Amino acid sequence: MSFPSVNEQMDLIRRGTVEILPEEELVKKIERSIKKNIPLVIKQGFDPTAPDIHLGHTVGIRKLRHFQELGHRVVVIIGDYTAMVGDPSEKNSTRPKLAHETVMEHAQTYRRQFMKILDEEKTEVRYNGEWFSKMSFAEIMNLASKFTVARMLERDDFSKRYAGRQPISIHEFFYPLMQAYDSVVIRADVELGATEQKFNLVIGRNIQKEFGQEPQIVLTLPVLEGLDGKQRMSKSLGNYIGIDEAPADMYGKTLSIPDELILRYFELVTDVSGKELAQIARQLQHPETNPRDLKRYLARTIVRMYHGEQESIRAEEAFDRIFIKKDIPDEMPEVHISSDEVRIDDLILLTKTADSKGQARRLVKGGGVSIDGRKISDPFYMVRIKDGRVLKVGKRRFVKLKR
RNA sequence: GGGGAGGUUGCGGAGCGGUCAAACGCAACAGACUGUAAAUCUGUCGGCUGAAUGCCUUCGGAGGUUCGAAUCCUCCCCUCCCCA
Repeated sequence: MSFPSVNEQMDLIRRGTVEILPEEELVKKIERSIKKNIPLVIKQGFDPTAPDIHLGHTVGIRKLRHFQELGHRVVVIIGDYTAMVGDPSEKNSTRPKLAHETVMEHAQTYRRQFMKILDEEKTEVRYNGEWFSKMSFAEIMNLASKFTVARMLERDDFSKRYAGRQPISIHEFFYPLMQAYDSVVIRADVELGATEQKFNLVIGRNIQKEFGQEPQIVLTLPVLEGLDGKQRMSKSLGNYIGIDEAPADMYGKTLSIPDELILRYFELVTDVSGKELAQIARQLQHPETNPRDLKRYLARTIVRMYHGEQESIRAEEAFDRIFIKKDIPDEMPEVHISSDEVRIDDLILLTKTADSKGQARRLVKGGGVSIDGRKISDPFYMVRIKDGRVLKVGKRRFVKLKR
């Protein structure tokens, strides 16, 4: 096969990246790859600590996709072992160690979700337990001897925690070393990661040298802000859009991002061309533009990427119906109730639209509950159960009742 | 090994014998408003009971003192700091 020219490759590679360290070295690697007709090995690691991939992850995955389009070989490392250590990056406290079983379950889901974006044919998935589970203590000590405590403590979160008298376990020091060793094993030419990963990525270079290899190129990508517009998108903060989520949720969540993030989302998580991106930027500057319209377009675009054109249109229609016309969705879960009458608080509990009866009653008293569009404010109101009646709890929990 | 400070409800953090299901902030949830699931304002925020000066579970763990313990004592586990 033949590769695109160096310039073409660099153009695509540079799109949306924060840093390429060092860029000249990457150019050299690409030149050599073209000359010898050998693809580069592009690596990114993922810790399956939570089962869902969200848009934040896709920033990197989409970059991997770019490399695939350029003909390179992508190796995704699923950190089944590193996940058990827990990456301390951007955390001010020790992460819980996860059971290997849980991690492996998550890993399966990850793999499936990756392939929504990557070309399965050109993707190699490796679990780092493959080598770490076989390492002897002597080998581990050898790896550990190649780095110093002082250099470890240069890392921002370690130094902060150290200064803030927060615990740092020794095993956490192994995280960057393990990640680096992954690069050694697969002989990575390039490793991608979010900017906060820079430290770990750079250690990869050092450790590869220690093992007599040519160091990898470090390519950093921006960290995507979550729905709140401030903190990074992450599962644990609950401000994320998962790529497996239902169209309606994806659509609604996208609309809830702050307006300032519209362009950034277009740039980092969609396929719109550079040209269109520039046009969107101009429109956003224009006083006549209602940012809402662009945000709706963004929401449709995102839903379309993961669910197709049809679903994206339906999601928008459903959203308008529920939130603008205050109507009910056309599809909602049905719950069978086997008696004629049920008190509203019990009904809420039966339909699992609240977690406890106390909460159910509070919701009723607060005016958050309605039956067939009629607000119920008495927590002891008896509801006659008839096929097709609609219970609404809060803004977006709807249940259709069935006898 | 020695000395000191700590572990409180999702998080941060008060409380230090009854008035404590435990201040306050954040997050979350609901209501009003809105192009929006944003912002803002208001309310709620352990569970159960038709609701109250009621019952149950919760302040690292296990025992104990007391009419009564998040608060006092004993042992254990965990963390941070200083010294070695």
